[in-house]
Amino acid sequence: MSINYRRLLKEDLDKPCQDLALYLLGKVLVRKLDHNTILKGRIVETECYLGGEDKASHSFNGRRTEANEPMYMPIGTCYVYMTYGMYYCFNISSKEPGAAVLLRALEPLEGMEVMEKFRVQKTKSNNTKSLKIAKLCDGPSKLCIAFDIKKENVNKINLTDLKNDSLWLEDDPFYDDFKVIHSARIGINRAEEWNTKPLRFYILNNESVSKRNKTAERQFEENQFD
DNA sequence: ACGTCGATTAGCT
DNA sequence: GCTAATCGACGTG
Repeated sequence: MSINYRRLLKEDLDKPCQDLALYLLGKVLVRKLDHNTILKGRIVETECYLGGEDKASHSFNGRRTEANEPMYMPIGTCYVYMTYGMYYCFNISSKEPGAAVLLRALEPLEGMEVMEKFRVQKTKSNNTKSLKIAKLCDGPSKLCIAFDIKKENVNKINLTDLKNDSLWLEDDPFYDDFKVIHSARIGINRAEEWNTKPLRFYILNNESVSKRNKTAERQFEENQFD
């Protein structure tokens, strides 16, 4: 059983979107299920959705609907939405109205047997190859599946702040020695020039990152010599 | 390692 | 009616 660190409070998250996305790297997402089952995963990859000019954001051009309302709510509000008809993504609202941070990948820390159970249930064909632990939450919808964020639970999580009793964030003061890669976002099919902006952040050499950007990593290494 | 494709549903992104 | 901030399966090299 791992140590319980300090829970993050609203004041810890009181930052503009890009600062929040960087701050969240290395922090721990904690989920409490029935029977007191605890799941923990370290946040290793985040993305910013800024609203305003950002065409990839659900809140582009100030668009405000019932669905994207959490993006306009106070810092630390959970925004869960369905994508491609069958998957969910989990976001945390940041300081600016209409902006949020998408959690894209976690490094599993606790409750991996349970995460694997949820992941295996979700895959239809009965392939017997077991999932590597590092790959249990290596994508925005995979982490939702592994953390049991699904249709029946979305209403218990969406719109809530992270002070609720089934989902919260913890600090990990001893995990501070890591390098961060800035890269373009993943899976954006519009937003043209915004596709190239470095709005995705991930921990270098972490096996649970969903997709490496080798060009960005090369540029990072070159800048190390400055 | 990398590209392509089909699945599936709510909101209008 | 159409789209989507994805995933896993399958094919190719």
